[in-house]
Amino acid sequence: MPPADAADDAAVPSARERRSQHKRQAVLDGARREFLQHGYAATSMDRVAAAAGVSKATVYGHFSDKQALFRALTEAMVGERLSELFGASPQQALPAEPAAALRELAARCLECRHSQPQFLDFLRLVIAESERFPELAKTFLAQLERTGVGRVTALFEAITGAAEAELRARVFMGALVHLILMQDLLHGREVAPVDREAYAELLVRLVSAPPGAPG
Amino acid sequence: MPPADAADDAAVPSARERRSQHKRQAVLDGARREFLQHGYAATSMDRVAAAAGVSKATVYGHFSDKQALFRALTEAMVGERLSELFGASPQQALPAEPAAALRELAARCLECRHSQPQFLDFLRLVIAESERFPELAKTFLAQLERTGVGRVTALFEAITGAAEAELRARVFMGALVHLILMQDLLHGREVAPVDREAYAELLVRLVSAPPGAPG
DNA sequence: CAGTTACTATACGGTTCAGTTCACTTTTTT
DNA sequence: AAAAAAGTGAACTGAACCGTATAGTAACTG
Repeated sequence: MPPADAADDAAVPSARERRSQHKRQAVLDGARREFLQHGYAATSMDRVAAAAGVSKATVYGHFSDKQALFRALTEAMVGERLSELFGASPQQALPAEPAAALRELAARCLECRHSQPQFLDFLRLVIAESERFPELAKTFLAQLERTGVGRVTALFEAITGAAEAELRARVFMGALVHLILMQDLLHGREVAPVDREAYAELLVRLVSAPPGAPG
Repeated sequence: MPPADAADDAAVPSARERRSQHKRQAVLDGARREFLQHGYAATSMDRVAAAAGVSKATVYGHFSDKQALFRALTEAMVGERLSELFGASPQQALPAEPAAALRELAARCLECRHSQPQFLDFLRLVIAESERFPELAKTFLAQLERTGVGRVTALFEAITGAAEAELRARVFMGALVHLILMQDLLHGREVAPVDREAYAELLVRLVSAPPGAPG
């Protein structure tokens, strides 16, 4: 094996490489602001460079074109946004008791407009560009399946048994996501405000009902 | 009252006026195709004119600018799309029995990708442009409240009593809209397919449960 | 038929945008 | 100190876009 000649990839960050990566991150940060605010088509590369505090040549030095920048940005964000909302949260774990965990999850989700304001803009971007960038939508959904539906399904298995756990998880998550989508993304609070606590409480109760006969 | 002098608005369509309205409708149809497919920013007025089979001057003769055309188009579509899905459907009314009406409504909603393919593109457009055109989002929601939540609330009042009828209606509609959004708009069928019939059946059962004590 | 109206085709002005080029500076490596 | 890498700023190209204008055509009206 070579000693330390061409192995300049991960071992020693190499002060020059560090600077380069720093600039690259600045570009991504600027792109995030612009893309989240204006969408793909209405975002110009000049404004991305300006928002990043970087020359346009630098932008194109790191990313071949607008699509490549957009893909790199969104791929990185899929993981961040979703794991901060549903994933193994590093700050505070969910309660051990499944029903309490459900309630906590619902509460976190319904106030994501305060705790994760970027998530809403990102969700809008994923939906808006789901035809132009279908692989972004699929990656988003795949990650949502793992970090969201998967975890919640496990909770329902603990509550009502394995039978309909996955479907119940989908109903639960669906009702939550739909509410923040309508209320926070589509300005529904100004049209038909909804009591979020009552909504969450009823949802948890309905979806945790024992698997009795159809009523 | 004047005989038929300046009253050329609705009484006699006035062959010339008919032609003009025909062109206006052609512009709207072309604009619909382009806006639904590419979104607001990525749609050009030249392509709208081409898609409408109309000169660009005609487009600007009927609509002052791009925003006015977009607003006129979307305002018209809010009513069409939603009333065809939830409203007093002229083709076939819902079953009289409330629970059966719920099931029928769920079935219609879950196959809207076949019966109302334009609805999905319209939904994406509303979400995508909810910051640039917030009044479109609000109009959409207001109409959804009337034609959707209102009707379903009445059904739940008949099933479980008036107590939580509105919230139940929101959970019901939310779980439905969320599913078509994820599965049909975000290409979720190719990532994690869901048994729609089982989903609808479980959802109706959960959300129709009697208002017992919390479990 | 003469006048009016709506439309067409085309082109234009001014702006914006994606992406490139180039001369120059700063930082790192050798 | 010399060489190499990365970044800067500004200009530039070619194309697209919005909205307007012009000149001319088809249809309706009195």
